Amino acid sequence: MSAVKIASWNVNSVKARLPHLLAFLADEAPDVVCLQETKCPAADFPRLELKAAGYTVEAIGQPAYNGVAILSRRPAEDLLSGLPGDSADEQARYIEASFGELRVASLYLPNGNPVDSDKFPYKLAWMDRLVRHGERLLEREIPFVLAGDYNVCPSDDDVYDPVAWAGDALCRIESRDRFRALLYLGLTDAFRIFHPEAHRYTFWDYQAGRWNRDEGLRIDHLLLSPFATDRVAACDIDRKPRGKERASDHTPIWCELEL
DNA sequence: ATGGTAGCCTTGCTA
Repeated sequence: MSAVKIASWNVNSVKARLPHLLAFLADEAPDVVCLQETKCPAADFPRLELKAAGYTVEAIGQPAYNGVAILSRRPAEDLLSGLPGDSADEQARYIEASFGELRVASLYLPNGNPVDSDKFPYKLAWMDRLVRHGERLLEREIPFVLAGDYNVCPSDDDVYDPVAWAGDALCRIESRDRFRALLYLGLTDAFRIFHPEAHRYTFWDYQAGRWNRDEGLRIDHLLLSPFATDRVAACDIDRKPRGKERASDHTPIWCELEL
């Protein structure tokens, strides 16, 4: 039995955030790190610097937008690139891999704004695909973690100003319904096992001094399968990286599994 | 106060 620390972080460009990412790896020594919004084609990923820090990289990407990766101390196995269910979807938003019996996904769920554009139905369809894929994963009866930027505030407790955000794609009932559908499958929001309190955030907008006012959103989540929930020992949000100069607008969330 | 900031194969788009 050993402890495995899994972190998820929307870095808003892996190249721009490389110094902070290397500091996070050195300070927190996570075993697996799921990154989102790498904004970096796989061929351009800063693998050498991460290898020097002790991590191997599995990444998919595209120029300027999206991009997800999994960093790990041990090599990834049985890689899945892209969320099943729509072979025409070319946005780099989902990667999944195994580490022994543990399976980990790094996902960047579509933002969905503005809600009167085609971006909102794309978000909802993507979530429907994630629910279906979650069902398939559960059939395997293994511990797994679906980690990433879900672009969903599960409840008003996860929003600094629920009234102002009520119509936003991150808070709309259609988005919350589908997030809840993931929970109804049997997945568990790891953060809420340990932290029932309201107004704990993972994202603060760059604008209007949101970080300094602690006006944020909880949109980065670790969803655990039942076998993973049985083994989770801790989960928390690490606010330190958000307070640095040239920070991402998101900060890491992590959990520890006793496997 | 109808703005503000950050990143990018930048002059607009996405968040």
